Amino acid sequence: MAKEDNLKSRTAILAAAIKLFSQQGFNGTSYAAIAKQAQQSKALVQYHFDNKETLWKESVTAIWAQRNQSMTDYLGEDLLDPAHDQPKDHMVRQLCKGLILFTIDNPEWVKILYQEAAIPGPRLDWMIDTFLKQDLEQGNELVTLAQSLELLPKIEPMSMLYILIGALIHYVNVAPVVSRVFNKDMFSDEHIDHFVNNFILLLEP
Amino acid sequence: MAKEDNLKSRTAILAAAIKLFSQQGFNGTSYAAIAKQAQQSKALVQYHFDNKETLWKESVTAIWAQRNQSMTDYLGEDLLDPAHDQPKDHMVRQLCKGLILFTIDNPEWVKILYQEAAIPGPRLDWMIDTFLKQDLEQGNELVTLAQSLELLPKIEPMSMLYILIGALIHYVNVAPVVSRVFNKDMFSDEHIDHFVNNFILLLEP
DNA sequence: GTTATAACTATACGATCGTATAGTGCGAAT
DNA sequence: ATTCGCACTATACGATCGTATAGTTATAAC
Repeated sequence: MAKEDNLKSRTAILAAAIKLFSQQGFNGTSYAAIAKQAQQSKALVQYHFDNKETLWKESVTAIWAQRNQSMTDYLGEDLLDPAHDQPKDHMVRQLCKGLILFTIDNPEWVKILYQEAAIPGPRLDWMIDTFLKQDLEQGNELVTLAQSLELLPKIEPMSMLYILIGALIHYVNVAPVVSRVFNKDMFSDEHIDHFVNNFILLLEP
Repeated sequence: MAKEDNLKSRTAILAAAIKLFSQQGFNGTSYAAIAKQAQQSKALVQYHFDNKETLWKESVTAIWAQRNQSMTDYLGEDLLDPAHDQPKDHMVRQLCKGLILFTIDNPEWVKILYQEAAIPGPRLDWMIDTFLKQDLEQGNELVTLAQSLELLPKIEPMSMLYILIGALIHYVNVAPVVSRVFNKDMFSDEHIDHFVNNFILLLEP
């Protein structure tokens, strides 16, 4: 077996682990389930990641890495660059819609966050120290910047961040439920636009 | 053993099951863990609820029952009764704060919802048919009523509901994280008031 | 005082849990 | 041609999983 095979199977296993850990949590996810999802042998899972905690930590690390890399694709590094000279409401709309689309394509970090935030313990501690602390600070900065550009109302930044992230994430989280209840696809562009348009009505500074 | 003992141990087990299912999900929760949490024997758990799915369903049912009963304590049946003749912003403030305090004291329904909404399957289907469909309709009605009283901005009600519930729930969900990062108690009345005051600035119709 | 019922326990089943370890097969290096 | 290292497999360990079933109490009915 060549080196590529190693990377390939390892990546497949990691992807499976990410999916299951974020959906089912640490205790709810087994080596066997990960192996099955990745279409690999259980022994190979253990070969690559020799215990469950290691695999979990690598999964979370990969989730955040992919998230950070993907974030710029959705928001654009220079989304808030005033040089664009675009209408303000268009920029806010793009920010909100970007966050939703991003969360739809990267649901894992939210799910892992909510999974672990519910259970005090060493895993939550590790996540806070390794990722969440920075996340909060960056979110705070993003909001403050947007406020200084008069894109968002000038309420206290952390409160603004709760509302922004909370509302957008909640839309994505309950979308499967709402879709089934009203027999509509809440993940469709049309419904997302509808929601964002309503949301930004509240956000006019 | 008397009949009270039956009810007592059954209740203790159900309470333990509610806690663990909401924190750790279905697969992540074991009979043994529930028994330990309830300080009862594993066999007694099975005696009262003879399989895991039954226990889960009874747990969810109990969560919703308690939630519905408790809801009025926090919101007040007549919170939105215009006969009160109170200032509007005070009523909105009370609604928002009520929802936060209620969620802090009844975190289980949100956690179960987010747990199961992440995994398509028969459990989610059952929850939707049994509880969530009604919840969405009631939420919609509550928002529409509040809007007709000019307590909330008149954006599309479902969007308003996402924002209201999403923002408030998110505050509660990440409170353990934020508390640790900033070394403050986000569950304190002081910080909740601070957040709610900022939130209602956005909600002025 | 026997019987019936209900609360609860003891124990054990096969399956799966996370983990350990020895071994196989193959390409690359010497 | 042999050795070596690495990707991967086979198998088995004790623990725990969800479940089944038989047994033990204590109370109440007759």
